[in-house]
Amino acid sequence: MVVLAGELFAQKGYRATTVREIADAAGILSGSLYHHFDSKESIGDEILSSFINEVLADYRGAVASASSPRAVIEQIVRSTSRTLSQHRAALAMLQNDWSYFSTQPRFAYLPKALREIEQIWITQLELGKQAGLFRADLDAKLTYRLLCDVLWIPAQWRRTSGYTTDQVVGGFLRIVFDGIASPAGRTAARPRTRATARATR
Amino acid sequence: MVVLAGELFAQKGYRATTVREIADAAGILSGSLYHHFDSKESIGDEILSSFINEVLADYRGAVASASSPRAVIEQIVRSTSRTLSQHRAALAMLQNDWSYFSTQPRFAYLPKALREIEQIWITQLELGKQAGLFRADLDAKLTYRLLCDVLWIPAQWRRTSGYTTDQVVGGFLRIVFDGIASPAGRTAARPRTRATARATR
Amino acid sequence: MVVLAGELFAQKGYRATTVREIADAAGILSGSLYHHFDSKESIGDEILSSFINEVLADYRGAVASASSPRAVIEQIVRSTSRTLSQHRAALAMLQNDWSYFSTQPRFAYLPKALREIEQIWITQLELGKQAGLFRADLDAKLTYRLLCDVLWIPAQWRRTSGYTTDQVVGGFLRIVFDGIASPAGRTAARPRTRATARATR
Amino acid sequence: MVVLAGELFAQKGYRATTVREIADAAGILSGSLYHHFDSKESIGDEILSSFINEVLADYRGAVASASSPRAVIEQIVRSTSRTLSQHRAALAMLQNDWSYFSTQPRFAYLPKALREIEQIWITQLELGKQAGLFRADLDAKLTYRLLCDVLWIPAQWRRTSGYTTDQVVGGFLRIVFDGIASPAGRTAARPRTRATARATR
DNA sequence: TATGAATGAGGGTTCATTCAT
DNA sequence: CATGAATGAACCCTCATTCAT
Repeated sequence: MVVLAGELFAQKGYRATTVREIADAAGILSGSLYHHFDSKESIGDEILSSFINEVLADYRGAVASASSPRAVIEQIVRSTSRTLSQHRAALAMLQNDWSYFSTQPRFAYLPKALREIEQIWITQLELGKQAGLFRADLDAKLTYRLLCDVLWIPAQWRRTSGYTTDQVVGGFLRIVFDGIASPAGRTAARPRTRATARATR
Repeated sequence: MVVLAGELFAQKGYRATTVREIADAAGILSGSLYHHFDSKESIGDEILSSFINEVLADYRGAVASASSPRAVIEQIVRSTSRTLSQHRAALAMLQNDWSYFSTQPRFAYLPKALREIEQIWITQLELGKQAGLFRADLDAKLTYRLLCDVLWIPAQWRRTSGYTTDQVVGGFLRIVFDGIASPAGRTAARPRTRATARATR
Repeated sequence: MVVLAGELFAQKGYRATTVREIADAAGILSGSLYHHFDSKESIGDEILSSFINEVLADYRGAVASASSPRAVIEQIVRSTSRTLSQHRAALAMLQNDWSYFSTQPRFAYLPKALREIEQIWITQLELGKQAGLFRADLDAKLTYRLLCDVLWIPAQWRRTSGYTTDQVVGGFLRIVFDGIASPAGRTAARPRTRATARATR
Repeated sequence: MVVLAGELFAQKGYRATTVREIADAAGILSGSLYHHFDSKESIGDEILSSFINEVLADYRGAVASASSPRAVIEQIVRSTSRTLSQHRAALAMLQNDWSYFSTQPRFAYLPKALREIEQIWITQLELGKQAGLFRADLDAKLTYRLLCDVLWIPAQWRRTSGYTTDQVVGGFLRIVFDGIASPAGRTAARPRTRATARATR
């Protein structure tokens, strides 16, 4: 039932999905749903909280176990990716209705969790810079902001099938670590324009 | 008035914003809105169509004028970035209520425009590969998918002010072209797992 | 201006026509209409009252001047027909929105006028029966009810052009006076069924 | 509930009746109506389509079973009259709000049905002329136009009760077949004006 | 548990009318 | 006289939720 609701939420958005549609999908009447759930909100809560808790566990686990900042980030991406693929509905809900959830008291734990996640990224990026693993001119917060949205995408890839999760994750890591420029293109591109040089310093 | 509505749409989402809220913000009654607009939909249309047309113009202009695939992409990012910052509301609307707009007849031009944009990216990435500018193992469609979502983010940066547009754009280009790894970190990262190696080769 | 409004009222119905449509047709804005009229109701009133007064004059004139009941009825039909053709809009309004006008205080004169008209018909039909001009078994009130609605129809004949007013009036008189059966059919039809015989006696 | 709505529609007109009035009459709130119906339109549709289908069946049945044109017309009038008296609300709706229904896509079947009905009348009148049953100078289309409006009236007779259906039907048939003039009155009426003579010959 | 009728607040929208300019 | 922005009440309809059966 939660799964059913989650699929509808993912397809049409949380707010755009009516309890009647959920009940229809379950083969019962809308009123009967309330023998199983207190409210539509509580269904959403069940889906989102179990998801976000797993993600947080992934992040905390990566930080606790991995050796270097780079390893932490790799592990975060890999383990989170597995979690995301198991919670496609939750992810789609967050993406489609974030403006709603982020302002509802009941879902206050979501912005909180995202803040913790951001902090982990920034910390690791900074550590990596200090260790000489990442470019010294990297702006940690900026980089996180640029990357985090990409990180939440893979679960929607069902639409663009033809890629395995491994391919998506691998491609992502390759791009963010090594960039898309070939060795030849990389040197040829220098010296960079002044604006870019300033911006990334 | 359109600006007012756009700001509300951006803040709370298009569907979640009521015409009464727009009217309140404008200091008039809800019925009075219809002296200025045919419908809520037409307000959204005005905001979104003017935005998407400018973006399309940016893309087409970049393709027409630039010399190499790398230059095209750079120009796309730079000019679009300016457009995005002038249409923050439109962008937020697309991100928050895409599941709605993408299914409404009146907004059918949106998916259409996105398809054109995708095609331009893929074409340029492929051309860059053939010219030896981009890594030969780059998967154009995958790369586009990964990047496009990042590309649409900067306009939300109002929330996280402290960065200039130049900084954001520069940072993005630096990452996608050169990656975040330093030359030292780049070699140190190997050997990778077999799955990743396959996916990125 | 009244004419313009009348045409719209006739086409789309009084209630279905908005003051904005009238203003559009007049080439001004809706607010400006109120420099010419107190209200939409007063436009309707002007159209309907002038019409109904002319009709009443026709009826009263026919009663005053004609010799026999048959002549009265013929004159009513003929003169009214001329009046109707000059007030097509008013007639269409009555037909389309009678349920509205008949309950509005401002238009209370309409049901009143119709009652006078009915009384004239019934009186003449009864007089004709007593004089041996009309069938003795004629039910005056029933006959009036059957005929009056037909009487109000011709003005809509613009739609079904191809007939002159004379043709319509002539056809109507021929039918109600002589029926549609030919002399042969008339005798062949007798004896009538018992139900019919009873009903018309 | 449909019956309730139908009565209100008949009394005040379809458009002039609000869903709140229907709900009030049913002793519930307006929103609760939508537990039973999709829309106000669908209530109207249910009332009108069941009516018009029965009428069409009457007409087709009369054509299929009756022997002569006169018998067909008699049967049409008799059977339709029964149908009309069972669908008073539908008839009143058509009369009051025809200008609305005739232009709404959902009710496109109404003009279509009326066209079929007209065709049946015209065909029968023409056949009757050829068979010598009806006057040779009868204009079929004109006659139909004159009669059809009368035909649709009886159902409103609730207002003017005191007549049985049989009386109304019998009276109507007597008039249209034999006219209202007595044999004496028929000859006395001549000579007619030239225009009328031309029109009815 | 399930039903299904009912709630009630709120959604977008219409429209005759007013009035300062 | 005309404008056009604004009114305000009413419109049809939606939907999460309740509750007697």
